[in-house]
Amino acid sequence: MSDFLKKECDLKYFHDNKYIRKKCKKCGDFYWTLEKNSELCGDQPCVPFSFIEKPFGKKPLTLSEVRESFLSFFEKNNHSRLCYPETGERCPVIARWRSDIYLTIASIADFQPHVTSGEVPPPANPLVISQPCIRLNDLEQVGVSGRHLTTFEMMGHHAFNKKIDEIYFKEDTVRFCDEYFTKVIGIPKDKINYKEQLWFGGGNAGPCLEVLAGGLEIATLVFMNMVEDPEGSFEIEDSKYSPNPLNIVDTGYGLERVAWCTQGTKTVYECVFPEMIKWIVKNAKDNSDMQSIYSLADHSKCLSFMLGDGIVPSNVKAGYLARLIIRRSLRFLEKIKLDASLKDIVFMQLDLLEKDFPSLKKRKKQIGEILDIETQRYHDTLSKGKNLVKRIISDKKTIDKDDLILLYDTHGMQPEIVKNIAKDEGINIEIPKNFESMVAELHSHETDEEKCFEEKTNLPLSEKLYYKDHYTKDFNAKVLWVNKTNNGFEVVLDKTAFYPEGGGQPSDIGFLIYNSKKIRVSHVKKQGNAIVHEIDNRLNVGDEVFGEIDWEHRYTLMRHHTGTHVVNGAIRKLLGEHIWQAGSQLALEDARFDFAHYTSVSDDQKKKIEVFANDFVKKKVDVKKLLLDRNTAEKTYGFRLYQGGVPPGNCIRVLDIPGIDFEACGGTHLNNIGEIEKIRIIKIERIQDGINRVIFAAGKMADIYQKEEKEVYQNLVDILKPFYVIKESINISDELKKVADVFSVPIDQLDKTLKRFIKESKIKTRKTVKNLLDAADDLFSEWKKQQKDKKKVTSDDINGLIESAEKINGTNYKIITGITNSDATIISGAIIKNSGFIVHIFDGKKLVSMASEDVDIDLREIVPEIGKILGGSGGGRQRMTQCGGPNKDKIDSALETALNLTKKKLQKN
RNA sequence: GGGCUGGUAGAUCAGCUGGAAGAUCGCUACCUUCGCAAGGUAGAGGCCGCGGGUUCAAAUCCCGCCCAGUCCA
Repeated sequence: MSDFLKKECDLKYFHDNKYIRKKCKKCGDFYWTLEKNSELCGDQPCVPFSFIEKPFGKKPLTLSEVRESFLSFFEKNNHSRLCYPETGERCPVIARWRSDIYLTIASIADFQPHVTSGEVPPPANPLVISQPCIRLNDLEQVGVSGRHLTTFEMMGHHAFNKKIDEIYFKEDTVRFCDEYFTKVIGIPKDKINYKEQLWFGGGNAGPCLEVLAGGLEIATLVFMNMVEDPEGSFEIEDSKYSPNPLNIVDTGYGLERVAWCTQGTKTVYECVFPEMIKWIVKNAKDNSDMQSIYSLADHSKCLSFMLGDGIVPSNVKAGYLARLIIRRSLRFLEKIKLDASLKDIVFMQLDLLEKDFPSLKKRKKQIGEILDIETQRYHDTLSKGKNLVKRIISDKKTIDKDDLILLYDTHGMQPEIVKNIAKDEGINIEIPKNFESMVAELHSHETDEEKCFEEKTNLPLSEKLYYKDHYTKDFNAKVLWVNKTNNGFEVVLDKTAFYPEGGGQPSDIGFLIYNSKKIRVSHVKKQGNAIVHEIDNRLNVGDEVFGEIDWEHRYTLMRHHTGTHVVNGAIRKLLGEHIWQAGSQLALEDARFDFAHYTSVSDDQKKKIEVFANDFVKKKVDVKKLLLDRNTAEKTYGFRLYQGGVPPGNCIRVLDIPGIDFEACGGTHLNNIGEIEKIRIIKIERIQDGINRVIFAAGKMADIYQKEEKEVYQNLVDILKPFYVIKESINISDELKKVADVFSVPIDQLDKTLKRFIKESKIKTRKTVKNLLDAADDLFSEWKKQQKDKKKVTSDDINGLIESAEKINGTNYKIITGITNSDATIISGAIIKNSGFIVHIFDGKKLVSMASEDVDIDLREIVPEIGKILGGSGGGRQRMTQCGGPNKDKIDSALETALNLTKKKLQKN
């Protein structure tokens, strides 16, 4: 391997400039240096930092100054800056254009995977960027090590060479780097070493040079020139690589590190967040804990980017990472006793960042709301957990490691917090050293996701008529390929208007007509890039067919699909720019659309969304269906394009409904949103923390839905008719929902529930009420009254029974057997408050037996026998038993048996 | 996406090895006081989240669903 690096890194530039190649005495790596006598590579831990309080450079530079110096230096050297809508000269910190990572972790990440794979040309070549990145892998080092940050900017100049080095490769990269550091920043040439390393990741590999100054790695110059290849001859960590003609210059300059070595502050934090740290130190009641102060300064910047770029906290995906940082920040806030909210601090960060990153502050309102909600939720969790900890302590007098794991995993209580609460209770607990691995162990049995491999097929491709004109209803085509399956046949045509299932849009159905014979197309799917029609009769290769899609079916789906984009626009208009699609699925009768939002959506908001959506529809806006190359699309629309997911390839279909919504979308759509006719929001539900689902129907389906709803409503009115005269109905769906809330059942169970409540409340009169809701409210309170009445027992009932008591010979005990209309347990309970009673009372449902406290009897010994007579069994406690069974007609015999058995029992004693 | 937990009075929760729905705080009235705090007495307030199953009997056991919380990727 060292031979490989020696060859790869043996640059003319080094020789021309009198660099010599040496081997580090400590780590054994090779490096290029101007210092003849040097023995160490210049990286940590081989050497300590030497720039602290003795900075390099012409003068101390701020972050903005370093950024601008870098961008303009490379711009002067023919590199292009990038510019996107919204974020400007950078990409968002949430990697919207990628499905393999959540956060942008490097400048090259902006161009993966499409550009680095060669599929998409680079947006400019060569180019320069300063990309804010978030890395959470060394989270516990942040604020502690003095150099770790969650959020940093990676400056990069990138060149993408299709044929080895037609733009530039190793020589020029090192020359640019050296010139930038020595001439622009002013680091002495002899203080910079270049260390040879091997780089690999994400299916690529290549040599790299680490640029070291003062013990700090200030840049890494990566030369990606190999690709993973099972046949390759070069092996790194069990993977094989072979040379790749696509040679990519991937450089990463640590903006904060460059600034730091020109300032020479004690830690990188003083250089990166000077104002923030000063403010926190001044305002914290406990300003001795610098690590927490550094962390808070760092985390608040991280949150500014995360939330400013549109992440919504959640228990899943990127949202979880945001919550993780929020929770950590709140803990730091508590630790240093800072009398400010996290919102205040993030708002200060937004102000500080506004000049360089103006887009972040545009979402200030939502960021504030999110932080308020999350702070509140954290405190709720904490106080609930506190009660739980106290309870465990009062139960067990200690907290063992299982409790700690339960408290953390299930209730979100950090072990340190538990320890503090326990300390207040006078209990000392140990946190196991391997706590984290214990939690990890708990999750280790989870099933791994099964990777689904895309079938590789060599099926012929078809011309997609449904894209040529989304309204193509029929067409002539030739059969190219046929396959027999268990249920029928599969065919591929030379061209087709049948849309294959995909992107949340179900497949088309219809017919293929051959020789005036109609062959049903039941489903159409994509197999690789081919479009396969599933049909129920045989066709042969070469057959000429006439295809006819079920237009009713397709048109409904188109209305729902275009409607989805309109609803998306309506939701964003009402709730804010952070609204982001999290999935969608169309169906014939309705469509659903999931979106990220930090609270649940109220009924009021739901109504407004429906109004907004229908206002849009009324505007009859033309729908633009564009086919753009990736770079143009991103430059024009920004990353909001990728709401519905990231499409493959360089050509992107964009659906632009001007002023309402735009999105990359491969579905079939209406030409004008007026064709939707109307949109009815059926419901909006919270399907997950941070994600809501809207279900709606468009056009004719909205009518059908409305009709069905009316039927449900009418059915309920009919059920209530004998008891309630309902005068009016204003908003049927609203009333149905509220009525369902009254009885806390889903709407489709309302009929059954109303019948039950009517039966149980035994209403006798007929009332006139305003609307269905009033009827429901009245019914419910009648029912409640009835329930209460059941429990009320008149003294007459009791006295009557007491009078019928029979004295047991030879004792002072009195026995009662009888039947009541009230609740037997309540009657019996009232009677046995007097001393010396044994009762057996039946109330139509159950036979209750009880004895006063002074009666020495165990009723459990006789109750099964009584129950047996009724065809069942019984049991209970010593002086309180119940029994029953299906044979209610044998109650007299059961009561008699009870009487006799009780007598026998007591007389014997 | 996966795991775990919870849903009982206005609030915090107990009860959950099936057998009369409870505690504490809060609330209302009265007593005590010049008044308040405090104390005393009495009382109101529960579809035990929803639906189904097992059982003579379900808040409790089993199966769905809904809602909330939490951890992990």
